[in-house]
Amino acid sequence: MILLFFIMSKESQSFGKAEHLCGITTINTLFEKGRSRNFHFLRIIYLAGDTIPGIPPVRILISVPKRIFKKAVTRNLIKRRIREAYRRNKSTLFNALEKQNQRIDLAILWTGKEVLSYHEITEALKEIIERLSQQKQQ
RNA sequence: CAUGCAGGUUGUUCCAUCGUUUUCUGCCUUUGGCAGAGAAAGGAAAGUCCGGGCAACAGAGGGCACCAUCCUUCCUAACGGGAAGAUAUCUGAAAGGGUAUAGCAGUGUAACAGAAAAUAACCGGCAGGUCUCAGGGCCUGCCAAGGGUGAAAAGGUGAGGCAAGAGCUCACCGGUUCCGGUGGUGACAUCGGGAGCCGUACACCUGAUGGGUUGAAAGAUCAUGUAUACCGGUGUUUGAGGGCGGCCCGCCCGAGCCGGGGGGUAGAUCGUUAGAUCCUGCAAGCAAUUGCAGGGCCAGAUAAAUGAUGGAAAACCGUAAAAAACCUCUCGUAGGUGUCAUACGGUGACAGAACCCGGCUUACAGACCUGCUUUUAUU
RNA sequence: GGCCCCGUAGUUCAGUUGAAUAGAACGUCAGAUUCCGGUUCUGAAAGUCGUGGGUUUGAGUCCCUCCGGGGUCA
Repeated sequence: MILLFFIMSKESQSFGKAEHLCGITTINTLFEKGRSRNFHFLRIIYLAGDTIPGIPPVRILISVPKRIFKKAVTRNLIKRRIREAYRRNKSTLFNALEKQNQRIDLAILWTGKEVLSYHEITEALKEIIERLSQQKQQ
């Protein structure tokens, strides 16, 4: 049943509730123990581990700070663009992790000062996913 | 047509691809998944400035504080909100718009300037006395008519009166206040009569009305988990502490309480979307609003969904060249005004539910409707 | 989501029962002292009191609106 779920998730671009990172304890452990890395206008924090049955291989959290964008509308817009870019390009990371039999918790934080278009965010996220999957293979 | 002013309505649509949350039905078969059908942010969801619902806790009672409101009548669950008015004042050419308005019994304050900021004598005017070098000086008293000031100066004008003056007296005018009539539900307006009653502003104050406190992280249920080891202070009828806003009296409970230090949990469900509800019609009312009838069910997320990308349509704005029409003259393949269509480019604002309603305030590209104004200019 | 507090020279603060010149310290600048710098002394500049209205003769102070910053809740 789990295997079937994995096969389906390879093809589909869905992004359901199970792939969101929820709960105060898990988020706290991620921020305490995870390793961070900066990209142009993004900052990621990740924590890898072995596969746990029933939990998908990647769980992510997207955060856009209130200090940079005062208005809720712009924060929502950026979060939606990041989520969309991740949803479209996550399959490579999934495949790489399944080969290694590992899973990862990931937080994507926004550090840029301006609102960027969907295409720019997509390029950046592709680069991040590429690097992460290569690192896992090594 | 243009120009403003007031009030109201609205706040893009469609397609493709890939997705999110949730309700119902069916199937697989149960931590769930799949299929089908349906629903999915605003006029301000914002600020949190008021009011209410709802919930918990508290309520023997009394006094004093404290806070809010303040022209009238009405609307409303309620309001500091709204509607229709009243008076005064500022502003605009006008339609209109802004602001203020409970009471004066008492008390206080009014810098600088000015004689004086309120039981006014500095200059000044007058009377009497006295001295004199005959210009006047000094002393005593009376006087608010004139005086650079100031935000504000002791009602205004005229006459009488007086030593000189003064509401000191009278006439008219303005205001205050009392009595009566008329109109109005009322604020008030208006008419008649009386009282010489006559500075302004603010604050305290006085009066009336309202306010128990805390807010959904309220609160309820279930699950998980644990230890008050030790130290200090204070207390058990000589009464600590508590009775979730302050003080005092009073009443009730009554053996722990406070500080340091230490240990555990930090998950889920309900609350949580059917209501002062929405739409349509009719009726009452100047209006805010209310009543009746019929129909509808309309987001419920929780590290927080309601979308992302691409394309098209209509709308608006700008530019371009050409043409119809009109106007002007130095009548020329001249200049200007300019509607519709075309091409290109641009714009689509303000802004994201977090228990729910009623307002207020603030932000906002535009579009539409109704009523009214007209100084100047055109027809 | 709710509830509170604060915005005054470049910086840290006074001034908050309305009265006109908004003050202090540090810093800055100029001069003196020194061969030069520091220390020290003398002097000066620097504020639309967060924004916009209102009350008042007069507002940093009182009232309202908006803007910015901070705190708190179990």
